[in-house]
Amino acid sequence: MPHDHAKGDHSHASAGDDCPGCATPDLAFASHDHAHCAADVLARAEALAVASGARMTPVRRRVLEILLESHKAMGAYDVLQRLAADGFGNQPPVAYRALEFLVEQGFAHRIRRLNAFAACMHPGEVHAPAFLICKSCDMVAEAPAAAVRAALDAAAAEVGFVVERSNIEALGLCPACRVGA
Amino acid sequence: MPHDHAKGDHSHASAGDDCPGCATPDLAFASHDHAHCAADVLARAEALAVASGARMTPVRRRVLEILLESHKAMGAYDVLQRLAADGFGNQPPVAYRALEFLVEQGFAHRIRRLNAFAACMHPGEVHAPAFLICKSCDMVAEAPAAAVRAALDAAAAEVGFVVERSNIEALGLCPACRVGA
DNA sequence: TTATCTATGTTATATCATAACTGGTCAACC
DNA sequence: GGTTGACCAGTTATGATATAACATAGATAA
Ligand SMILES: [Zn+2]
Ligand SMILES: [Zn+2]
Ligand SMILES: [Zn+2]
Ligand SMILES: [Zn+2]
Repeated sequence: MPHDHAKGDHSHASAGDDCPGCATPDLAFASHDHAHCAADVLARAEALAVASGARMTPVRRRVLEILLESHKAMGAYDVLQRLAADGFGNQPPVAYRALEFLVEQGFAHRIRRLNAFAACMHPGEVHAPAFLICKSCDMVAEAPAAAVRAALDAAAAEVGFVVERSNIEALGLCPACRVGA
Repeated sequence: MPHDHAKGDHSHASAGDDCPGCATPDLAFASHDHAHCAADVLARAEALAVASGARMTPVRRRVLEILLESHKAMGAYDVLQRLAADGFGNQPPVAYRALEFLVEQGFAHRIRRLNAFAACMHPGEVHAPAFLICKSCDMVAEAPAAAVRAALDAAAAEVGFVVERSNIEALGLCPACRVGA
């Protein structure tokens, strides 16, 4: 069981955090202390927002918290429902705007295959993520995809195309589900 | 000007076609005889359908023809409008079903970033395409992405994830637009 | 303070996609 | 020939996702 330290085991809510388990790419699929995982990412995002001057307002923070509740992607309307229950506005733009902000800041990612959004597990780190979407448990992990992105850039360069943004998404079975079924 | 032979230059509507220019990956972005390009792909798709027993009905054929009119991706409703103008049904399922068929047969691809569909330029060939979407001219090219897919599989395997299907899409500038702007 | 900018909330609408049922065609089978 | 069953296209209706446009409130800054 990797990375199963309890909540109080060690506390690090700063941006300089470097607990080995926290950055493990397969953390999403592995059994782990997700409360810690989420709190850590949230704290890092907050710190980054402060540093960059981006305004982490209550709605925006709440949306990020909601996304961080699990390693699954959520549709905007699901997020909206949660927001409404918390007393925030209950019209689509409320959710879409907060999500847009988070994506712009690099605190969340849009998963186009699912028309959904997931919290970024590596805020602040340069990363061209590939998303691994388990079709069985719906969990989404960010795989380090520098090599993938490099291959894509190369394939594009081959025909003179310059890549600006990319979506790399894979649907399949995560380790846990592969064993189970 | 690569691949600019006129329509009558040489005729090859068979599946065994191997005109060098026809399979060039960057054909979409290069100046080329698109009538030939489209006719060739259509003929190859037809042949494959016959071979596999898939039924290329009038609506389905027409949808493929429509997609083949340019190297851009089209939304289902755009396709539908064209179908209706041709006397086919004008309700969404008509377009969506034909598009679904074409995607299943490998005669078209779904571009998730655009919520749109594009004709496959390499029907019958095994290919895990990466889509290069020019944000300036809206053209979409299929880049050979075996290496990209391999890198993705490797990144996934690293965490024990097995990839079944993938979307690899890049937004950027095509060679022509990069020069212009 | 007053101006200005930004964020949130609201109404309304646009855009994308599918469920469920109806009828038509065609070939296999008796 | 008539019946059956498979498949396709057409329709109605609705669901799901996303944004435009405007109104209000809060923060920032002169
Ligand atoms: Zn976690
Ligand atoms: Zn990320
Ligand atoms: Zn062409
Ligand atoms: Zn293709």
